[in-house]
Amino acid sequence: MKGTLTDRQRQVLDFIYATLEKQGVAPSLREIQAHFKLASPFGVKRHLDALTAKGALRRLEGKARALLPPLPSIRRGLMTDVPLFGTIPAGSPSAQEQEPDRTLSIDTTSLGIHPGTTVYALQVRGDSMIGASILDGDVVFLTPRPPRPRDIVAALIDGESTLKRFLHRDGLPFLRAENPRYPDLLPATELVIQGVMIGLLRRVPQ
Amino acid sequence: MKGTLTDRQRQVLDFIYATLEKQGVAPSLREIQAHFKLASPFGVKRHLDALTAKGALRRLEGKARALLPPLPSIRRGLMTDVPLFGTIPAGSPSAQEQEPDRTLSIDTTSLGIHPGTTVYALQVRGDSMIGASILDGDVVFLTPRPPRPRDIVAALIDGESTLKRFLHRDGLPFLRAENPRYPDLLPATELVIQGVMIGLLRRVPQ
DNA sequence: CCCGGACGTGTTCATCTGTACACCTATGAA
DNA sequence: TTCATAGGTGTACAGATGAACACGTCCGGG
Repeated sequence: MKGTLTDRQRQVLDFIYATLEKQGVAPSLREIQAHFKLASPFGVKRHLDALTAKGALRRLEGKARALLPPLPSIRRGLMTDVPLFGTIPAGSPSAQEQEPDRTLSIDTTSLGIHPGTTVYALQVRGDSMIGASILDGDVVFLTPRPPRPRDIVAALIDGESTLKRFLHRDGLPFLRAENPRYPDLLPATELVIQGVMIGLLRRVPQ
Repeated sequence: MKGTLTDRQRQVLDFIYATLEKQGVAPSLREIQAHFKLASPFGVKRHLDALTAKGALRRLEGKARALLPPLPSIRRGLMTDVPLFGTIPAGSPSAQEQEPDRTLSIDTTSLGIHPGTTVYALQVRGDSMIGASILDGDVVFLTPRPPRPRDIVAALIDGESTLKRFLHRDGLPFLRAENPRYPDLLPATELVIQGVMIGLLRRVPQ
């Protein structure tokens, strides 16, 4: 089988990629050996041979530390790097952070934006937008632009940040949660829209 | 000076990054030596020493091919390319296509997978999974692996493809929509799981 | 003129690293 | 039982690789 790795093979593969991500260089056979407390580098070699045969890994023969992901065959579109800021409560509002936790990369076509568009991402906490199919833990993509009614926005309302639907009533803007258990938010002093939601990314825990 | 590289040093640095991009692994001293037609690896070493001293390069001492960009400011993670196939009905099942419509690129960390993992994407049609916060038009990421109970799966049931939750009853697997208006699906002849959902991407129409 | 920095040559050495072989254990299918 | 597969041990070897030293050239500044 091509796609079916054994438990041990998956552990080895995970370690290789973890090392690649963490220190930028693939581990040598003996580093893998040490990590799994094996007594011989040969055991490692056979795992690598198996992984290569199954197409889960690519090697540059004879070269040191030349363990790579298998060849991406398709041409990649234009990419954008989206800074992911901490969490934004979809429940009650809270203060906004400044430093991105990490960066997320995705091609512009899939996000439905033009290259150069400013995009940032926030992770949702709480269930107040569940009626819009936005769950706790989801990452929402936002772009700073003036909101239109019914847009979902990240708003700074009275100094606190929150994710809600942007609506008008009697000519006045207000924010509504997509969950009947949360009340409408009427800005007491000011309503600053930080961004309009343009997309969403969800990871299902494995 | 820290930031001012000599011509030669810049050439070496460019070659290192070019090699990194092209084959995924940094060159060894002797590969650099060969590229510049030098007669000794020692000349290369002094260039690397100079580059390191000037902060233009980072090395993991003693390790082979451990030439890295200086402490990454916004280092893009490892990318994966996901083929996006046509639509999959979350309502009634339909036949499965073969050719990908387009390819979607995203970094592996954000998807929560390791590079090399087989992933494909399908676009959802219908509202039968709305209880799992999956909407019409959403793109779901799937990986082929044996499903566990309560996984959301793309299944080939009696020759038709559909997205449903995978469950067991009396030891027998069956599929359930996350929408009370749809009945459970009990496989008449065979139940082939094409993939398990690992993530979701939504584009909000602008 | 002398000096230091950048750059290059030949050579040697100690590790690092991948590869190979012979042999062992456990498990599951035929 | 036999066989294949996955996984492991211990040892050995060869080539890849980084590091080091002594000795050059060229060039610009004091």
